[in-house]
Amino acid sequence: MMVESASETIRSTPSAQNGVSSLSNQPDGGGGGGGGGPGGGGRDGAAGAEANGEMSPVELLHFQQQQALQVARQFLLQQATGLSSPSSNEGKQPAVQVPVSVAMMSPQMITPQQMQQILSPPQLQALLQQQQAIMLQQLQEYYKKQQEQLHLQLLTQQQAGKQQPKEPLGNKQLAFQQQLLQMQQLQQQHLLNLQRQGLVSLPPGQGTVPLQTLPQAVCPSDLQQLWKEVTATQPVEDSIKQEGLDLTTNTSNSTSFSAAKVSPPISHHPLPNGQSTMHTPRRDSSSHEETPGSHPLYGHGECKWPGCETLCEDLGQFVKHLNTEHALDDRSTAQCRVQMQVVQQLEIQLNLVSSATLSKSTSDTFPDGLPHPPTSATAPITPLRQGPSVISSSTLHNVGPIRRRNSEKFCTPISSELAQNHEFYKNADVRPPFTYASLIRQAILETPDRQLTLNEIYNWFTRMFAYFRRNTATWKNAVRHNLSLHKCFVRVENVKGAVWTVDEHEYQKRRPPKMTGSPTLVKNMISGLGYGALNASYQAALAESSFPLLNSPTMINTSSASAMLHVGHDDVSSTVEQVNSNGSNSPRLSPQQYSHPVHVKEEPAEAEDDSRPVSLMATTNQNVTIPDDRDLEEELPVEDLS
DNA sequence: ACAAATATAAACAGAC
DNA sequence: CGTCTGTTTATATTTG
Repeated sequence: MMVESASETIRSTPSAQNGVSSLSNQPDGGGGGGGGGPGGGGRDGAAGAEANGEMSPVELLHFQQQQALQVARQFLLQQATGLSSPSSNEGKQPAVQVPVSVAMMSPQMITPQQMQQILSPPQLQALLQQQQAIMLQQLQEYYKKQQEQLHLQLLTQQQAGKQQPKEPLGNKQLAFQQQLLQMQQLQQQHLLNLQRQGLVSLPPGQGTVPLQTLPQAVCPSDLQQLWKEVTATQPVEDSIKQEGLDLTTNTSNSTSFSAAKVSPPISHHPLPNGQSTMHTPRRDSSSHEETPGSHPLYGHGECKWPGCETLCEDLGQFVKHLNTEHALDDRSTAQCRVQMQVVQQLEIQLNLVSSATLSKSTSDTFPDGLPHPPTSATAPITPLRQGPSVISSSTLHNVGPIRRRNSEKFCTPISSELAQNHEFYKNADVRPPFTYASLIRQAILETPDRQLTLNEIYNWFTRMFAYFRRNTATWKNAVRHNLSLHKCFVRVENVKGAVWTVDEHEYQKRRPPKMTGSPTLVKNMISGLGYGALNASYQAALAESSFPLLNSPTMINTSSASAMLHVGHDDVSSTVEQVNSNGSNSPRLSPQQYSHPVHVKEEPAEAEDDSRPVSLMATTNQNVTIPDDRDLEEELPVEDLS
């Protein structure tokens, strides 16, 4: 049958495009191959400069506490930079080097690229986790001491009949939160920059979502006030942020996340390629408003990038420095990622501290009926709402500029990733970082019968991913293509038509063996990094001590956390999804379970909606308004093509 | 450089 | 005849 088309080797790969993959959002329409160069590589350049966001007033105000915290802060910064900026050498900028990072990494550090390449997201995260484990410990110790002192103070003061006890605590917390704020700011800025460069393809409202949560988690009213101050002085990006970042309003609204983008995702896309067009116009207009002479990362004549205290005489110099030193490349992205993690941990830590302190106090007959907004109100009870916080971690690699769909090779298994960000993908017009094959499989496996008709698969796609509500012709074709192409998808005839099933065995087979680097290499790297000391013990400590403490929806993190801990393992096999709740996480053990001739559903018709992935929703707050796919389908004027 | 996996586009065939 | 399903082929990209 068929003549072997010798085309396979004929490929005429144009020299590698170093740039962003055209994949990210290539509008369909286009004729076949030609794709060649997407053309406008469009690096929007200009690392936008925002108006400044000094925190000095507050700093001054809490100077004393600040000093005390300085130690902790220093530590934090070092932690953060130590990890992230091993990227900096590479001989790019010799002179203007980040002192801290240089000092910290120069020794046996590997090159940044290596770091990036060798460490896949989960691994990177694992590293982070390790770091943070340590950090946490130290912080905990530190805070323990602080708390003890506070406690003593409290008692003393109480006995003295004074009603001031909350002062020191409040201030300390505030100061601490300041650190968070700073980091958050940096993250935001960075993300925004990424967005502007098109590296991050987050839909309008979404871009800020992950960040939005951070402040939320730490949202004492004082903080909000503080935040106001900070953001108020940051007009430039404000317009953009405002959309999703209005933490001053719905901070305690547990649905704030979904609320941010409940709006019909499609409406945002007048153009097939809505994303790039989204940001540009705004940027242009706003970038002019930048207050000359100020920048959120520039203050007191030095760069405020975490860990970087390079002195810059003027803004111009600073900007230069910013562009060279903190350019928006993979490195800084990773850095951002790191910071995200750090902040997350800090939040957690903060919450812990808060609640701990609170409970301590409570045992003391409640220090004061305190309005104590800081702790009691939002923090401890609903520390981090699931939505964004979760997203923040996984979204980040999703956000990762160039990387392709991960198809579970490196990142969290699709099921858990999906479980975590279910809401996100559902509403955000972001391309899910999974291959069609894995998505299809997921769709099918989510069904009780483990079988779906083509149309049902379509529906699942549209239901689960906002992204697939557009360009239907394209991805549907792809879905069909994948169904026929991969042996793992088996078509089963039915009276009423045909359904598709998954041959799990084939599916597993299909996946590439292992990471080329081999786990060993990675291990060595990790231990060679100087983080070595912390090992399984830390991971364990982290997993068991840190996370479980937050018995909150956020706990879903655990899944990803555990996934991260796989680092050194033989990834792939361990990555195998714990298919839904029924925990059939041993692929090889019972392949038949799937490959088994699935008993064909008699009535493939209707009711595919009920196949709602319970396990996926488990952690999601239930105000899910599942749009009727069919309606959706029809409502959408198959814009594209034509 | 090469191969494998993946994404996209499209031609085509059969069923309805 | 048009649409939906499936199958195939071709090509581009990314990644190990």
